[in-house]
Amino acid sequence: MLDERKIKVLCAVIDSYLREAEPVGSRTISKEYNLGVSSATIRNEMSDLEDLGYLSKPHTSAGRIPSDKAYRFYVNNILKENKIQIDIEKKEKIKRILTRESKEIDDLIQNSAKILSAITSYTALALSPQIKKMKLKHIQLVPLDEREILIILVGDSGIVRNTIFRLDQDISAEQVEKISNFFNHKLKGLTINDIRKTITGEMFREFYEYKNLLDSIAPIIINALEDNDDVEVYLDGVTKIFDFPEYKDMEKAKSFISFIEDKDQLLNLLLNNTIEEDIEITIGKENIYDPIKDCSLITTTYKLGGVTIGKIGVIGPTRMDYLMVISSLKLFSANLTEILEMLLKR
Amino acid sequence: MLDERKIKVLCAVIDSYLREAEPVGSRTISKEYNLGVSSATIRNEMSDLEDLGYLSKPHTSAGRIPSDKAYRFYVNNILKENKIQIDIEKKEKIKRILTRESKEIDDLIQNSAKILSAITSYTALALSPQIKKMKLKHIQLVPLDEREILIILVGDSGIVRNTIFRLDQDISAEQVEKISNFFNHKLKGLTINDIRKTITGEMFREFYEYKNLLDSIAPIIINALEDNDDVEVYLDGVTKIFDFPEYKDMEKAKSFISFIEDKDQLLNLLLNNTIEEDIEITIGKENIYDPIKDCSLITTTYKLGGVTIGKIGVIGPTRMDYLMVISSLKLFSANLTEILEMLLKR
DNA sequence: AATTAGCACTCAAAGATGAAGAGTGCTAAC
DNA sequence: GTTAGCACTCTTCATCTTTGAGTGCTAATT
Repeated sequence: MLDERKIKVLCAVIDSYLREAEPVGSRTISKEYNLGVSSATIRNEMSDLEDLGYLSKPHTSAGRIPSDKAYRFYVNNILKENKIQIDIEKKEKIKRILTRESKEIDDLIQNSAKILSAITSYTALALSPQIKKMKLKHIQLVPLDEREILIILVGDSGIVRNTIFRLDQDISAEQVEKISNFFNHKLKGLTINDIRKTITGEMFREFYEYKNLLDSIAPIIINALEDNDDVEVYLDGVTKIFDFPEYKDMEKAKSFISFIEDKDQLLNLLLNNTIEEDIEITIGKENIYDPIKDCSLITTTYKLGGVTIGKIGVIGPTRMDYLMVISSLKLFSANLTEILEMLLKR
Repeated sequence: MLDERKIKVLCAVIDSYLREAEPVGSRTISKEYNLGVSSATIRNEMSDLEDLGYLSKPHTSAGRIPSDKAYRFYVNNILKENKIQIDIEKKEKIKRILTRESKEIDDLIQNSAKILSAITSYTALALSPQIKKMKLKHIQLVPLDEREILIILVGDSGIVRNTIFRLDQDISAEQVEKISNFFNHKLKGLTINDIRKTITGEMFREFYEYKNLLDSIAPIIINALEDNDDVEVYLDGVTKIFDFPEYKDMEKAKSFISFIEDKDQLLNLLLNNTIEEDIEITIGKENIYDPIKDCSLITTTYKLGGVTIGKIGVIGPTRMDYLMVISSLKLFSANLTEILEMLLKR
C-alpha cells in the first residue's frame, strides 16, 4: 500500500517527532535524514501521506505530525520485524534489586511499577496478582467469637485474603475446626474454577450434619476468591505526565490525572483489555476512555505456573518511545514471572 | 495587641481574600464592609497591619493578602470563640451513607475520604486504623507447609493483618496448633504495649519445650503489630488542587501532587503530627515539608474504645475555608468514632 | 490628634503592532 | 518524476501602549 519511499518519509517524520515533539517540516527531513531527494519531493510525499491519513497539520504553515494511524503502522512494524532486544545485564540488575527490596508479593509489584516508571519516565501501572487465577494453598476458618468466623484464603504464591463472616446462630470452636478441615481437605490445590465445580450440594452429602452451614459459607468463599475489590492497582510516576509538552495545558493534565486516580476505571481499563497477548498496545483513539484518547497504553502480563495472574504497563502520550517501552516491559514481564516462580518453589 | 478596628480590618481582608482569591484594596473594604471609616483610614490601618506582619503586598500597586500569621490569628479566633457548629441533619445523612456503603473498615475510611473531599472540595487524606492502638481480639498461627507459618492478627474492630513466617526447621501441624493456642490464650485482649511487656523469656518458662521457636516467633508478632507499612493512607480528590488559582502554575501543582502521591512522606506527615488534640491545624510555613509550605493541613482523629486509632484530614491552599473544613472534620470524627463503636458492639 | 480628600506615582495585565521564521503549495524549469 | 523558486500563511516573540487598580503622602477638615 505504501511504497518504499513513503515508508521512509513516514518513519523519518515519526522519528523526528518522537524526539523533538515539534511538527516536522519537509526541509528538516531532507537535511537530517539522507533520503536522496529534495525537500520539494518530500513535500509532495508528505502531502500524499496526509491524504492517506498518516500525517496531519496543526495549522497551514506548520510541519506535519503523525496520526494514530501512523503510530499504529510504526508499532506494527516494530513488532513484525522483531526489533526488540532485552539488555540481559540490565534485566539481571533489576531482578536483583526487585528480589532484594521486596519482602511480600505486593511489595514486588509495587516496586516494579516504581522502577518501571523511573526507567521509562512514563506513568507505570501494575495489577497485583489475581487470586482467582491461582491455586488455593490453604483455607482456614478461625472462630473469632460465637457468631463470627474469619475465613482466610492463601494462594500458592503466598497471597492472603481474608473475610469476616457473621452467622445468625452460635457455633462452637470444634464445629468450626471440623468445617475448616473439611474445606481444606477438599479444596486445597484447586483453582477458583475447580472450586466452583467442586462446591455443590453433592459434596456436602458426606458431611450432612453441617449442610446448612456449609451452604451458607460456600458462596462466601467463592465470593472472596472472585472479588475484584481485592485486586490492587499500583501506580507510580503519575506526575511524569507534566514533563510532556503535550500536557502543558492544565485541563488536559487534570483530566488525565483524574482518570488515572480513579482505581475503578483503571481496573476496568486493565482487566477489559484482553489478557491473552504478550504485549498489548492501544494507541490514542483506540482507547475507549475519553481522557486518554491521546495516550498510548502498553501492557504486558506476568505469570505463575504458566497462568497469567497479573499485568504491568505504562501509559503516556501517543508520542511515546514505543521501542524502549516495549523492551522494558518484556524485561519486567520476564523478571516478574521468574521471581514469582522462584518464590513458589521455595 | 491588635486594637478593635485593626481586627475588624484584618478580618475583612481575610474574608474578602478567602472568597475572591484576589489581593484586597482599601477601597473594596470601605465599600463592602461597613466599618464607618474612609478608605484612607483603612489604608493607614492596612499599612500598620503590614508592618506587624499580618498582611503583605504581591507588588507595590496591588492590594494586600493575608500572611500565614494572619490565618493563624483568624483560625485561633475561630477556635477560641467556638464558632463551629455541626449540622446534625447532615451528619446523620452522611452517617447513613457511610454505614450503608462500607462493608469493611477499610472501605469505611476510604469512603470517608471520598465524601470529605466531595463536600469540602479540597484533597482529603485518611489513615486506616492502626492495629497497634487496638486490642488483640485473636491471634492464629496456621501451618502452610512444613516450614511456613501464616500468622494472623485480628484487632478488636475486625481489622486483620497477616504475615508469613518461614522457619529454618520443620514443624508439625500439631506443634503449630499448640503454639497458636498458647499465644491466643496469653495475648488475647491486650494492646501492643501490654503484649510487649508480656512477651518475655519469663512467659515462655511455662512452655519451655518450644522455647526456641517462641523466641523466634515473638518478635515477628510484635513487628507485625508495630509495622507502619500496614497503615494505609487513603487519598481522594488529589486533582482538586487544580481548581485553585494559586495552583495555576504547573510547577507548583506538580510538586504538590508529587508530594501527596508519596505515601511514605504522607505517612510521616500524618503520624509525626501530634495525635493528641481534637483538631490539628498547620498553616503554610508551619509545615515542615517544602512542597506544602503554602498549604494548610487540617486533621482530626477517630477513636475506638476511647483510644485514638486513626486520622482523617484535608489539605489545600492556605486560602482555605477554615470554618467549613473544621466543622466538616468534626462531623467526620464523630461519625467515624460512632460507627466503629457500633461495629465493635455488634 | 485622628480622619479624610485629593493627587502623584507605581505596577501588572491586556491589547496592539510588527518583525522574524518556519513551512506549505504551486508553477515552471530541468 | 524531480527540483528550484517564490508568494503566501500562520505562529511566535518582543516591544510598546493603554488601562485601571491601588498605594502613600500631604494638606485640609473635624
